[in-house]
This record gives sequence, structure tokens and C-alpha cells, in this order.
Amino acid sequence: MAPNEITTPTLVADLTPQNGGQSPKSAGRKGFDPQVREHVIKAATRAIEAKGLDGLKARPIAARAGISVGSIYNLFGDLDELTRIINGRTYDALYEIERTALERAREAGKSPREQMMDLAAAYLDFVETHQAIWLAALTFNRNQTELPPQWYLDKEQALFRIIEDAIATFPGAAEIEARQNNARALWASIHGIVTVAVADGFLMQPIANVWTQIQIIVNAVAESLEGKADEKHSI
Amino acid sequence: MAPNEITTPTLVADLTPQNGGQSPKSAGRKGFDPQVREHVIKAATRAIEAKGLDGLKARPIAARAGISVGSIYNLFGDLDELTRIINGRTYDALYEIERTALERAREAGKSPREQMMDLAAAYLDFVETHQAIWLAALTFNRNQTELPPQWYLDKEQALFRIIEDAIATFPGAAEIEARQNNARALWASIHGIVTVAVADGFLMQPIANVWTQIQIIVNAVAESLEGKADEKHSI
DNA sequence: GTAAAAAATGAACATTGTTCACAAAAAATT
DNA sequence: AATTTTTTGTGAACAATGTTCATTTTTTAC
Repeated sequence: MAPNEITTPTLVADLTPQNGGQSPKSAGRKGFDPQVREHVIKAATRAIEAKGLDGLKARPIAARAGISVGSIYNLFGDLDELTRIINGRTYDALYEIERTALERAREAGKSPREQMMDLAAAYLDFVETHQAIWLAALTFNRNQTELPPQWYLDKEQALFRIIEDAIATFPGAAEIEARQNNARALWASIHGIVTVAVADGFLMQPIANVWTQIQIIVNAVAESLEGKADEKHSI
Repeated sequence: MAPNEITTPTLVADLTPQNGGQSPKSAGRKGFDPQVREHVIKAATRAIEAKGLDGLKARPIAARAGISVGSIYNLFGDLDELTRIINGRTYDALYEIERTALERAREAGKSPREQMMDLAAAYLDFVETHQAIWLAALTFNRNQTELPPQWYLDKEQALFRIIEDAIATFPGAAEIEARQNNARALWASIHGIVTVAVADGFLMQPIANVWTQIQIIVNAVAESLEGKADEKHSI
């Protein structure tokens, strides 16, 4: 019931050195030492966590990673690319959390509505745990003028898919376009609620209220969709 | 029905030189020429509109306003204060639009649900018309570490109040806390939908879809609240 | 062991926000 | 009217930052 039950609070910093890749192609061009890359990414992540996106400065990062300023540019091209990699990992982490949340909810035989609730709870918990990193991702995207690279868009897209998946099991939503709009409406709503809350550092309202607000929306939308399904059957 | 019916598309740039004041106290300290102040604010607004918040550079603004760099700092203290003033005017403009939208809806004898729809439509229209300025306001707030001044918070608060007002006329919401949560949930949801849309410049989805999504949420919440009111009466 | 390729370096450059000693202008005072 | 005082305007100078690139160092290939 409380949002805290679901999430595995993995630290973003120690995430996805899995394949070693985040920006599949190029990024740092050739075969730079992946260890060093990792150190830099970690240092940069810590900087963002501590002082926000504006806290990401080339020289301090270089110092903490034990390399020179120039090497950062050899490794990543520019700071934006480094930021994109960190954001990409954030998306990956959240995606993984949402995916397992949905999986577990289904295994437990929960209703579509409960599945949505679990997804929302996982999201709220993630954002609460990684406020700075999450804000950094949102802020960064906003300041960009040109389109981000495809691999970056893909990671964002993946998150939306999960919600669409959950919504797809709702009764009532038959046509693809309608289902997409339902999914986007619901997810963007939850996103809005959480974003407003995190924007002022969960200071203006207790987290319990935020959770209540999510419940209001999810329940309302669920009821609405269920109601429409009923109409279809009964008329 | 379409979101375009309601709004008066006033250009933010030519707004509220009314009292001449946006930051009631101090800001630029003493009695600087209000004409020059206005020129600077206009130049800065244009810069943001053209190139986003990062396009606000001291030297170009000074040049366009026909003054020296130093004078900008005499007038506003720093660029953040200038930005805050512009954002404040944006809030004022939106507030005024929302206020009249609500007023007209009530005069027309519209239902609470329709009132909410009109408010949402006005909001969507405003954001669509002033994308850059609105994004600037959101981005700016996010990057700040310390609290903004009180007059700034007040303007933000005023916007929320309007929604609460509209929600207050919904049936069912009796207790203050519940009503507040309803209001915040609904407004934050609409905000989320619009924000997701404007974040990618209304490129990923047609505006019609965005409007549909708003309708989904408002209708769902309205139905839900009406339903609860029914329960109360019928049981 | 030497030459070629790759990677690392940090000084140097360009662009920013901001300050401040000074100059110009305006207002007040005599 | 002249002079002092206060206010306002100026732009050179400073510090912090992202980024580049000629040079050095290291690694790799032969």
C-alpha cells in the first residue's frame, strides 16, 4: 500500500556497468580504458547528486577521477555526452524497476488497477530516492535544442511502453490510438504529480499526500475505464 | 471544445507594466528609470523566446537595450533576478487568463466539470502559445537551490488557488485536506500532460491528442467525485 | 629496439557572470 | 551661480567555466 514496499533502492552510481555500454556506438570513439570511463561517470554522478546538474564541472570531475581535463573530452566528446550517459543509466535503472514491479504484480495475480498502482508506487519511490539525479535528467532534456541520439530516445520510449503494457490489460481500451492516449494521460499525470512534488524537494507537501494524489488519479481513471467496459457489455 | 476558444493570446513581452512593479520591494534598489528597466526586460524576454533560458546573456541584452553591462547589474542585481521578474510576469499573465476563464465559465452557468475543462484548455493554449517562456519558468525554478523570494512564491501559489476554487465547487469534496489533494492531483496531472507535450515541442504527438488526454483525466476525476457524492446521498 | 599509432596532458582560448574603481549626471546645498 | 553630495552609468578587469590542440607520454606493432 505504501509506496515503499516495492522498489529495490539501487544506487544509480553502481548501475549497469553490465555490457559496459550505454551509448552503443561511438560516444568515446575507440577503445578507451573502461575502468577510467567508469570512474569518471561515477564522479560525475556523485557531483550531480551533491550539487545538481550545475555541479557537473569538467575540472573537478577530472581531478576526482585522477585524470586531466583534456581526457574527459577524449573520453566523452563533451560534458553533454557525459550527462546523457548518466541520464541513460537513470532511465535504465528506472526501467528495470518498473519492469520487475509490473512482473511481480502480474505474478501475484493483481488487477490492472493494482498493477498501475504498483508502477506508480515504484516510480514515486525511485524519484524520492534519487531526487537530484532525476531532476538532472528532466532539466537536461529541457535545455537541449537539437534532438538527442536515438539510443537515448529509445530508453525514454521504453519507459512509456511499460505503462502502455499495463494499460493494455485494462478493460475497455480497444483501439490502439485510444489505448495510447489513455496510457499517456495516466502516466503523464503521475509524472506531473511526482514532478511537482520533487520540484520543491517534497517540502511543500508530505509524501503521503503525494501518494494520495496518485491514488486519486489512478482510481479515477481505472473506474472510468472499467465503467466504459461495463457499458459495452450491458448495452 | 477545442482549447483555442478561450484564451486571449497576450504576448508576454507587453505585459504588466501596470504598476511598474513585479518585485515589490528592492529588486533594483532605488529609483531607476522604469523606461530603461522595461527595455531590458523586453530584450531579455525576446532572448528567452528566441533561444531559451540559455539565450539570456548579459552583454547582448545590454547592447539591445542600449546600456552597458554594468547597468544591468545596477538595475537587477543579477541575471537570476531579471529572470525571476520575467517569470513573475508569466505567472501573472497565466493567472489572469485562468481567472477570466473561470469567471466566464461560471457566468455561463457551466458545471464544475466544464469549468475545469475550460481552465485546462486555457492552460494548454497558453503553454502552446508561449512555449519557450513557459519552459524557461519551469527550468529556472528547477535549477535554483535556495528558496525564491516571497512575492515569487505568491504568484505561483495564486495559480494553484484558482484550481482549488474550481474544485471546491465539485460535489463530494467536503474536508479541506481531501479537497486540496483533489485539486493538486488534478492540476498536477494536467500540468504533467502539458509539460510532457511541450518538453518535446509538441512534436511527438498532435495537440489534439494532448487535449484528448486532458479530457480523459478531467472526466475521470469529475466522474469519480460525482460518484462519491452520489454515494453519500443515496446511502 | 625502433617506428607508428593511440592516449593523455595541460596550457591556452573563448565565453560567460560579476565586480568595482572611476566618470558622468543629477540633485541638493550654500 | 557655484560647489558639494548623491545617484547613476560605464567598461575594463577578474574569476569560473567549456573546449581545443600542439605536445608529450604511453602503448602497440613490427
